Amino acid sequence: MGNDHSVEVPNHCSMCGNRHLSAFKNLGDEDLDQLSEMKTCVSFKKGQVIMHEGARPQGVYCLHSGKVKLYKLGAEGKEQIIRFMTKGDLLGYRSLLSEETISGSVSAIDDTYACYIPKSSFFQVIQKNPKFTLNILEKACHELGEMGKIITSLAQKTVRERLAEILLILRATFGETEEGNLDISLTREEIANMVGTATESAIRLISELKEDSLIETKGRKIKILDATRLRKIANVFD
Amino acid sequence: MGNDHSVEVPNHCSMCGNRHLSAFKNLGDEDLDQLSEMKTCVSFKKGQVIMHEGARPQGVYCLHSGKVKLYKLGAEGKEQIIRFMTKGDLLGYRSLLSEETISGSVSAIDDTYACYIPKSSFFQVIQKNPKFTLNILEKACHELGEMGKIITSLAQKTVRERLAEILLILRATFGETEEGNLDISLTREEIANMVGTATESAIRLISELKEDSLIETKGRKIKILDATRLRKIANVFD
DNA sequence: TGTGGAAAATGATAATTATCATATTTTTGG
DNA sequence: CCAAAAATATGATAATTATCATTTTCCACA
Repeated sequence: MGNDHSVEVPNHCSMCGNRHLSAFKNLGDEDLDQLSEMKTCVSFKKGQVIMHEGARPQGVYCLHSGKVKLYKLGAEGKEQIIRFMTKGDLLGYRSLLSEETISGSVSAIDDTYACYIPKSSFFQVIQKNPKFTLNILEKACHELGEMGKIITSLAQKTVRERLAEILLILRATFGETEEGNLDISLTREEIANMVGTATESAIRLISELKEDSLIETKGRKIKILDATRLRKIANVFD
Repeated sequence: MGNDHSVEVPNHCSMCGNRHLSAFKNLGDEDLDQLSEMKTCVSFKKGQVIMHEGARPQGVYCLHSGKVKLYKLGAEGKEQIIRFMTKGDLLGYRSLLSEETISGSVSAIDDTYACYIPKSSFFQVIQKNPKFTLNILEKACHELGEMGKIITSLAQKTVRERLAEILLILRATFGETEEGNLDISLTREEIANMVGTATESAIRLISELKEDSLIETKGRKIKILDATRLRKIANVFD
């Protein structure tokens, strides 16, 4: 087991446990049949680039398992991580629907399985099923709100506040392992690329949080010890 | 003339010169008739708040003329301007579609005329006309891309670079008056609230740009003298 | 058309953050 | 499991940006 894609990703969308998380949640059997016929299962190894900024995708990916990061390259070639995505999330639809090139690259930060749905099938489902379009729209609208929050943080908070905030966001997004560590493994550079700071600054501030016993780290494992105080530092109230 | 709303905003949507700019661009006559019956014309004076962050809107506004800013309040109560909107733009749909509270306040920076479309009519059009939904989705997807760019700028560029960038964006968005000034009047504080910096810092950097003859200012009037060098400072290549 | 209040400009200084250098630890791939 | 490479940690310093104080200018409105 585990060496066959059909184990990792069900062949038929109706069998997919993530369906209710995705934009495909309320499609009828007929639509699901059609989707299942057109989709192909794909896997990406940790570190592999799934989509390239500036390209024109020929389809969308529906993530089945694993974790990916969406990032843009800044002027000096530095990665800015915009968001993470995981099971149930749809990749590439933005570009197809706005008829623009891909606004950011996507790469796997864990081994990742996904279903690839070609452009034509994607648009067929959209045409046939207004509910699907509305699902996507709803997700896009939610994302717009999230990005507004990120913009406000970046513009107004200090690096220290943003770092604390992002540690909390990581926990809310990915949860914890049995040992209590954040269930995502990131390099300090990647953390810096989310926070929007220099890698050294992120490292230094992480060390400070450690000294103050707010967090504990061992290599890339990070454990949040005092979420309350962390929340205070982050200046978040919700 | 000018003292009657019917002069400022046509009574019937089919007569609206901005229709082709908006998400209503390819609606049929029947839909337009229905919309026209349900919409009401509203006007906002400069400075007036149109929507409040955290509220639940009961409809959407389609801007007919004037300019508005969308902003969020940060932890210290400081405004962060997320974007500007002008004729043809739809306000409030994000909240209705994601069933969340409004993610940011909107206020008029010029006298503004708009059509108000109640929630129920909005959803009726959505239900009846998949093309309309797709139009909105397309706009939302475009906006997601723009916000990704903003995030990357805020995270990676210096204040000086961002200021230069925003002056160029303002020109691209609002154009110039006959005298060559940016066709939008903003306080230094508002500029700072876009750039994501302290008001004094924005003022200081504007003064520097003046000294270097990149721009010229007289009160709130700003004229771009050397867009090429400004673009170089902003680190933009597209 | 003068005037009071707001906005803009500017200086001085403090705080934050970036950069560069180097040592140490961790991770990765054979 | 080990060695090389990559990542992390930390110090020293420079650059950027924020903050506070004060003066000058602008502008809305009586």
